[in-house]
Amino acid sequence: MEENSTFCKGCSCTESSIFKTLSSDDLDFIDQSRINNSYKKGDVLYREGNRIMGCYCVMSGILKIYKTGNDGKEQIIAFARKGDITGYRSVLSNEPACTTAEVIEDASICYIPASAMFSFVKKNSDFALSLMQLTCKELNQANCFIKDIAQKTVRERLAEVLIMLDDTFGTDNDGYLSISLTREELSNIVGTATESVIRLLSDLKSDKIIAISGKKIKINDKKLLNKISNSY
Amino acid sequence: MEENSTFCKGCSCTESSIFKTLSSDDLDFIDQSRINNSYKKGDVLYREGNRIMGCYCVMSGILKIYKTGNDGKEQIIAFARKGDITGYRSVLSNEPACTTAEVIEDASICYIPASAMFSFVKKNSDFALSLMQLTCKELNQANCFIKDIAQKTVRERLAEVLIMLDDTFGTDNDGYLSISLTREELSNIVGTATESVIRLLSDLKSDKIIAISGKKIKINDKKLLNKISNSY
DNA sequence: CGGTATATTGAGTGTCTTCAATCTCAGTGG
DNA sequence: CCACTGAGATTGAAGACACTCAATATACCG
Repeated sequence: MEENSTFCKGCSCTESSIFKTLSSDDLDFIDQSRINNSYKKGDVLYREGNRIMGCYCVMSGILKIYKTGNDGKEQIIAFARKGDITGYRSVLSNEPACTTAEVIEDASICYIPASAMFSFVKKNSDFALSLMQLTCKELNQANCFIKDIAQKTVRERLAEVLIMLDDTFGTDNDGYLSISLTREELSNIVGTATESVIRLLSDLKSDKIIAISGKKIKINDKKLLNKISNSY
Repeated sequence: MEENSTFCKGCSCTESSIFKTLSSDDLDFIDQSRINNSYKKGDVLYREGNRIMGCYCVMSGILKIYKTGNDGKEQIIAFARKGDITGYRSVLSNEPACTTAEVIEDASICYIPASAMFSFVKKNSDFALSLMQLTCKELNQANCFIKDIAQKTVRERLAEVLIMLDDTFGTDNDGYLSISLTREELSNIVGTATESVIRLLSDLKSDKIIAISGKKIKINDKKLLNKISNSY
């Protein structure tokens, strides 16, 4: 990752993450306590129910954050990408992880011990406030999702998810969504059966609203997709 | 409310709420800045999208916290009762309210200005931490709910909600759930049509798992209900 | 004692799920 | 180079679950 310095101070994650409120000294402190590791697709950072002693800052790559249902079906709650922090909920509350974090695109991730997090919260109220605001933002997103999943049809939710993926991860040179998900993973975000996702994608394709090339999806008519998602 | 002092220090809410980490001086400060008001069923404390300049601490009564869907249908996200704080998310993030808070049982509620909240966060890291943990707890609950609503049947969710209502609000002398909700409100928690709730309640009644007397519901066999909810 | 809000019931329908079979494709080893 | 293998994608058929619409009943409020 050439663009990232080997120190937090120069790391591009620092500016975009909650750590932007930290002082130079604090960043030095993280540098001394953090551990950077590489992860491959399929690697699990932490699993629902397990205790973790620190949180993770993503430098590159993508994680899916999910809860597992009774029957083993995953429900994807969120993604984490460059600059995102995950695992902090369990650290702050000193509780077992309530989600599983799994790598879906090879990643470089810094581990930051709980002690450092607590130390910053204690001595830097701006940091505490940013962290709180981050949690509040996620809480709001979760609440929106509850409303959508409860009130919208699968078709509407799929459209919404496609737009979200476009907004969050962007597209490659050919206009295809940068993030690569299996149909099953898509269904685990939308909250439906894999076959339903396939059929609905196929419908959207027939209507020329999206294009599909193998696993890759391209949004042709975002405006129409947005209309289908019934957002406001 | 005889059991509550006219001061925060003696208020029974203080011990059970996040304010328990505040010093005696801080509590005096709240006393000077807070405003206590009475509200009637149907009153709206704040509405989704509106700006609020403070948060609310419930001394008595019950609020429903909900988001409104495109078609006007409410999705109830949470309830607030004695000792609960609401509105703090918008205050901390300085954003418009993302939910509506409406009284469903006559309430006595203290308004606490944003300035006081910020002041405490700044000077009391324990308070900041409690607030963070509260948010994290709500976030976890929201994520659980997302998984449930995405993966469980309406029947399972209804059973789960009934158990939640029992756990949260308890029962009256005859064993009926203390909280009184319309069928529509129930459906707005479960995330389904009102008629579905009615039919499923009727089924549960036939199976003797619950009893219904007008609007009141009594849980006869909580163990079985728990089994139906498919929780783990 | 109206009048309105809420609750209930029935019928019909559509969305979505489930199950099973088939297909595609990338990776592997002979 | 090609068959083999397994994971993922696709399609079809059948049926369950839940929703909508409409009519009616009941309860609650002033």
